[in-house]
Order: sequence, then C-alpha cells, then structure tokens
Amino acid sequence: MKLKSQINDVIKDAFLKAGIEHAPMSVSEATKPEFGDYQFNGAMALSKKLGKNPRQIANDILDHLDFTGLLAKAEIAGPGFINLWLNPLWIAAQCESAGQDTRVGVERRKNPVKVVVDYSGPNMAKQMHVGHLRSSIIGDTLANLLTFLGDDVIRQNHIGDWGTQFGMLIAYLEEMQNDGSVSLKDLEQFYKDAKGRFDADAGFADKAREYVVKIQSGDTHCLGLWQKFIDISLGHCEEVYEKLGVNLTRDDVRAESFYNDDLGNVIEDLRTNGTLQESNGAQCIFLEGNEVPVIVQKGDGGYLYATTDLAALRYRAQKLQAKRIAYVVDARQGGHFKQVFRVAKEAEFVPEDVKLEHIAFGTMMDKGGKPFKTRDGGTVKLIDLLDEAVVKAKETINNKEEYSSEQIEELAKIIGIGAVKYADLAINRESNYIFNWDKMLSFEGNTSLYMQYAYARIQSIFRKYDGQIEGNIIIGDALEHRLSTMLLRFEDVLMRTAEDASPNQLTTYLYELVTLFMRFYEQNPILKEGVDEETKMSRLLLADLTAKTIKQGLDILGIKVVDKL
RNA sequence: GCGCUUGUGGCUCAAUUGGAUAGAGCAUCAGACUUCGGAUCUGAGGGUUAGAGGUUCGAGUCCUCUCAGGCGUACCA
Repeated sequence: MKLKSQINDVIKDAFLKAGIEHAPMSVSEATKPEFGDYQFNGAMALSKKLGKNPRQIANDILDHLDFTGLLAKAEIAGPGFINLWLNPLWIAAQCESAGQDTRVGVERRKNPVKVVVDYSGPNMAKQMHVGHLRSSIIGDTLANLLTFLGDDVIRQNHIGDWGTQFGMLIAYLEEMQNDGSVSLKDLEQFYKDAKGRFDADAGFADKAREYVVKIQSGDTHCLGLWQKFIDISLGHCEEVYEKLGVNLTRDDVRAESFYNDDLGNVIEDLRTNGTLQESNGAQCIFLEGNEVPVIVQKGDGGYLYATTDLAALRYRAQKLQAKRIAYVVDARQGGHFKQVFRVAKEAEFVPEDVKLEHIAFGTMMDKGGKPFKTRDGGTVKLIDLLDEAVVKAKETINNKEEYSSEQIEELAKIIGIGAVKYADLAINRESNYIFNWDKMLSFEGNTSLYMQYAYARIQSIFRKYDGQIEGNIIIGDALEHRLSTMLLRFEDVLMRTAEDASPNQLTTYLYELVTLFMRFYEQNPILKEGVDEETKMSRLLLADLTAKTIKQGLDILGIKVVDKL
C-alpha cells in the first residue's frame, strides 16, 4: 500500500477545506517515536507565501484534519511541525490484509513503464572478473524490483564480442583445434597463450590481423570460429550467473556485434541531423562546453564504442520503445554517457521524453582501500570469488552434524552468495566499496545473515506452532505499533528504491524492520505460557507478515532465505 | 590545466532529497527471568559533518572559496 500518499491525501483535503490552494509538500516519516509516525513540515515553507506565521497555518490545517480514518491524533510542535499519529485499528486492519496478499500488500503499477536495464556486459575475450560483480548484481536487483512493481522490463546484456583482439583469439583457436587440443576452460590462460603466440611469431601475428579484416568482411570460416569462441565464452558467463543467481539468459544478450550493420547508418544520420565534423581525419561531434569531442569514426574508418552505444540507444528507444533506459555501469564512464546521451537526444535518435540514466557505481576496494586484486596483483576472477564465498560460508554454519553434506553445500551457497550480494547492495552505490569477508559473513549488523537468521527464527516459531492462525492483529504496545507501521511502509520504500535505483534504501529498510522485529520478539512472547489466545494470534500474524516481507525484499535483491540455519 | 566525484565518532556505513537534539553496526565497557533459536536483546562512552564564508525561519544536504583523496580527459571499451 502507498501509505505516504494516503496520508498526503488527508493533508491535501485539510488544505482545501482550510481554503489554502497551494499544493502542499509531502509528509515524511517522523524522525523520532515521540514525534509520532509521520510529520508534515510544509507549514514553515508556506509561511512566506501566505504571509502568515507557520504555527497559524498549522493550526488551520489541524482544524480541518479528518480523524475518522487513518489518523488518530495530530499535534503542532516547534515552529510549525505537524506530528501525526496513525490509528492503530486502521494499521492493524491494513496489516491483516497485507498478510493475506501474495504481494504483501504491494500494488502493481497502474501505468507500467517500458524500461531497458543494461547491465553486466562482460567482455567475451576474457573471464568475468570482480569488475563485473557490481554491475551484475545492482542491475539485476533493479530489473527484479521494476518487474515486481509491474513495469515492462527488458534486460539487456551488452556483451563485448567485437574488436581487434578477436582476430588473435580465433586464429589461436583454429590452431588449437587443428592440434586437437582445444582448451577454453580457462579463458584467461587462453588469452595469455594467444598473446604469447602473437608476440613471438610474426607469421601468427599477420594471420591474426588478417582474421580481423576477414571477420569484419563476413568471411564464413572466420565467423564460424568466432561464433564458436563466443558460445564457449558466454557459457562461462552463464555459469557465473547461475552461481550468482543473476537472471540473465541468452535471450537478453544484445552483443556489440548486434549493432554492426547499423553503424554506418549512425554516421550517415549524424551527418544529416547531427553536427558531425571531421577533425584530424576522424568523424567527431563537438558538444558545447566540452573540451573533447565525441569521436564516432576513426581516421581509418573504424567505429568506436560511442558509435555502438548510439546505435544501441536508438534501437532501444525506437525498436524496443523503451521510455526509460538505465545503464548500470562503472562511475568512471560518467563522462562518456553524458556525452552519448546528449548526442542521442540532439540527433533525435531518442525522443525527448525518454529518460536516459547512467546508474553509476564506485569501485570495489580491498580492506586497505586499494583496488581489489589477487596477491600477485592480477584481477580476481569472479568465479573464484564466488567459490571462496561458499567455502567461507561453510565455516560459519553451526551444528554441521544435523545436516547432510549436500545440505551443507546448499546452505553454504545461499549464505555465501547472499552475503556477497547483500554487502554490495547495502551501501550507497556511488561510493567506492570496501570488500571485507569477515564483515559480510557476520551475523551481526546490517548483513544478509542477520536477515536470514531473523527469517529462520520466525519459521521456527511456526514449526513449533502447528495450529490454525485465526484472529486479528491487535496493536498492544508502542513496539507493535512501530513494527506494524514499518510493515506498511514496504511499498513506499520499493517505489523510492526504484526511482533512485538505490538498492541500499531497501536494505536499510529491511535492517530496520528486522531490528524492530527482534526487539518485539524479545519483549513480547508469542508461544510462551500465559499468553492468551487472542494475543498469540495477533503476534503470530505480525510475525508472519514480517517473514513474508523479509522474504519478498530479499527476493528482489536476489537473495534466498531458508527455514532453518 | 580543465571536468566529474568524494570527505560524517577509532573503523565500515546511514540520514526520507532543506527540517526538530546528525543515526546504526563493528570495536570498547557494563548488563539481561537457566533462552518461544543467546547466531539475540538492553544500556554507556565516543561528533565543531575536512576548513572558511554565504543563502533562510532552519544547512551534513544548496552557492562560493580553500585543503585533501579518487577518477576522467581525441581516434581502447
């Protein structure tokens, strides 16, 4: 439910009745429990416009507030804050219906948006490394979230499958094939070996260069080899996606090469409806206020990634009809996207009303604040990182005797992968992020394990109680009041998270929810002796809705829960 | 040089987009009916939000300058 907008409606109504025309600003959550559940701060802002003192305005609104529905009480405080208390009976009823809803009370969007989420984008020449982690999981979360809210989401994996290095790679692949010793298990090694051949053998180097030209001119033999190479490499990526629980399939792949045939058209169209200029032999667009131009065609006739991105933007806006296009890409490419977006709009490749966004994120650092590398300074392969996460997770599992080795393996995967994802999603995506195994695999603090633990704890209550749950939620104390209000905020949080593409807003919410639940759980016994039936039912219903909300929230983040830890 | 970006307790991060006394978690210290899962909960100490000005009823948040770090900066992606 859209709690905030419902409260806003009540405020707006009071404004109209008070004869104030200005559209009031929105309420916000109270900063402290003493200040109620929500607060309205608009009276101060309106004071100048209306030429009245803010407390007077607040009074006028208060006089016309409707207390027959969701509001129970309102007070004016300080210079003109209006503190609002929700009606416990109303909250309880809303929680009851949310508990019965498969979407925990979250409505499906009435006006869905067609949105492209571009993420992951690995390079086919190499193995996926830690640099792809953030894009893959932030992008996947965004796509999951928008899908859940009801948008029409098109996932796009813009893989790098084109460029000069492929000449070298397929020439080497052909050589290995002839030897009968194709080994593409380790792409990194394959690349190194090919590079070794390239540097050592002039004949091989010539062949590699010749193959580049051949692929580009559509030579079937070379294209066949290239396709084979891409298939295998993509297979490696899919293995990573599977482990990571990222919802990308082959259908989502729109590789760089997909746009090849359109690149010439892009240049031509830029010439006619853009401001293409030749400079030092290259085709450029000089944007006002920018020192460096956007180069779309090299002096030798070759195209660049700006060209491909323009073709992709046009495809997404015109063919796919997307109204929002989000690129989940490293913050360092901010300048590039700023330019490309501007060119795309100015050349009318993308209509004015289409929202183009660069969902930028910071770099992954080690404990010492340096870019994340292996001990010998190489890049860390993503698959190795994930395997390590599972191994480390295994060490945290208590009561290993209770489980079979398969169960431990399964559990470790859920815990380990969840920890890696949650740690990443829980921080502001734009800042650099410090990767720390101990912290992410801890049961304490804002971690996935703490959430999974809370979920399992609730499930254990329901294992113990096997009767029917029939009854109503009765809000009996301040803690239950806060917990249930928090539960009703879920949709508001999801909306804002989607708007800003900032998963950490969702993790912060889940953490606060779980913290509240833990306190509630310590303080308010559910199944203990002496708890009357009515209270028991009420608390079971609250626990149930909490568990469902945790599960749904983690599901959007791509993190699994288990009934038993 | 120019551009973008970051700076919040010892450490890692929040702060509802300009609102009340800047909040959490680690770590530290002190506690909790022999536990509905103690992998939890309660409490304490710890801050001039890098610094200086400005805008206004009100600034961690907006503007200007300074300091410090990171990144980008014409034919790689």
